[in-house]
Amino acid sequence: MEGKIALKKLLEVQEKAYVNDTDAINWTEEPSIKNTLGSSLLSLSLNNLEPPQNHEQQNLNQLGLLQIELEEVKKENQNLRSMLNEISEHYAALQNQLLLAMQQKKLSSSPRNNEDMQKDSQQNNMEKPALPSCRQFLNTGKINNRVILQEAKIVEEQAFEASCKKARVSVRARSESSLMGDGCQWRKYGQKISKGNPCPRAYYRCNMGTACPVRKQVQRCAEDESVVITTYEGNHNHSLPPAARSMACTTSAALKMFLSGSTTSSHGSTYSYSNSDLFSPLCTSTYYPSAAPSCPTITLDLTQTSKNNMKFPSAISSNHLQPFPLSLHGQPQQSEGILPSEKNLALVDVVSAAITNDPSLKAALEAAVSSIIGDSQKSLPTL
DNA sequence: CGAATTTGACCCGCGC
DNA sequence: GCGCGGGTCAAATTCG
Repeated sequence: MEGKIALKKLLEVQEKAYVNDTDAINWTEEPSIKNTLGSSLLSLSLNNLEPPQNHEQQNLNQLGLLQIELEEVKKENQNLRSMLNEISEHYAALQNQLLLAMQQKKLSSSPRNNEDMQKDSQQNNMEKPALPSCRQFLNTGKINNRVILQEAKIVEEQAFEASCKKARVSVRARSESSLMGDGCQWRKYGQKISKGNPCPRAYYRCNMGTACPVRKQVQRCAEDESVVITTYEGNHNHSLPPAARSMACTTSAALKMFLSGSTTSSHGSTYSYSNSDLFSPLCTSTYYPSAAPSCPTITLDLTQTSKNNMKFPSAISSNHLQPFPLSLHGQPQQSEGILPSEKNLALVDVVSAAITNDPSLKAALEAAVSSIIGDSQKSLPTL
């Protein structure tokens, strides 16, 4: 028992180090671990009725095991950190490409006609030196791109902040428990039986911060009662624990991608957007009719994994527009969908590529796993 | 006894 | 204008 507590403590510290992105902890000098280890070993020896000469041997064995375990956790921690850095870099690069493409698209579809554009370019040519050097050309291109990127980012952030106040993120997951373990403290303030679903819908309010505006609705799916639909609304106005942060990160990223896509391609009650494939193969992003039709809702479907037994996505639907489909290696490519050869890729490659290419998918998986594992194993390290 | 949950009443927006 | 349905409030109840 005490040994378990010691191990739990180790994992907590490891998680803390991982989340805070601090430098590697000197494990042997961590006083809380030392104390817990010491007390657990002492407790083990006190509770044991075997002769004293075996106690030391057992303690040494125990210590050795713990040290080995510690090294493994440490290695895993380092691997995860480097993986996270890599993923973040890929994500930033992809986001830049997407923003650039969006900006270009916006410019090309601006009300100004081609004549004006030609006039402008002629004027620019008159003002500029006739034949700029290659370096000059590259530099101006760089500057223009930077300015475009900054403008696009500002526009996107403003739109995101405005839309976030109303937009919702819905997570569908298979769970025995009606509550997803998302790490936040929620206070139930209502329950209703909605039309078309015999299962009641529960309303929760975030109870962690003072007057935190975040709310969530939890309801079991009418078609499949093993599926829990959790809908989040609003942004937290306080710091979050690691477990909650992963979910918040997921929903925020999903929303951001959704909003950036939906601004260009939403029509009627059906939302089709360019980034649906970012969540595949394990998550689909679909529009489900919600109680408030004016509020855009994105749904992360985490039930596909178990439903399809991790087969290659049926999730990539032809209903979803995919102007910038991602290849499995994270490079944008022009294609009409998934090529047949890609379908033949090994499942492991597909899954690992998807996880590598998309940090939000990683976070979504993390949240889904933690919800499945539940409270009983909260001491496990995060993905 | 305080905190959390339940539950019926009420409010409000939307469609007809 | 009216009814319907989703969302919220707050008193009552339950739980630790």
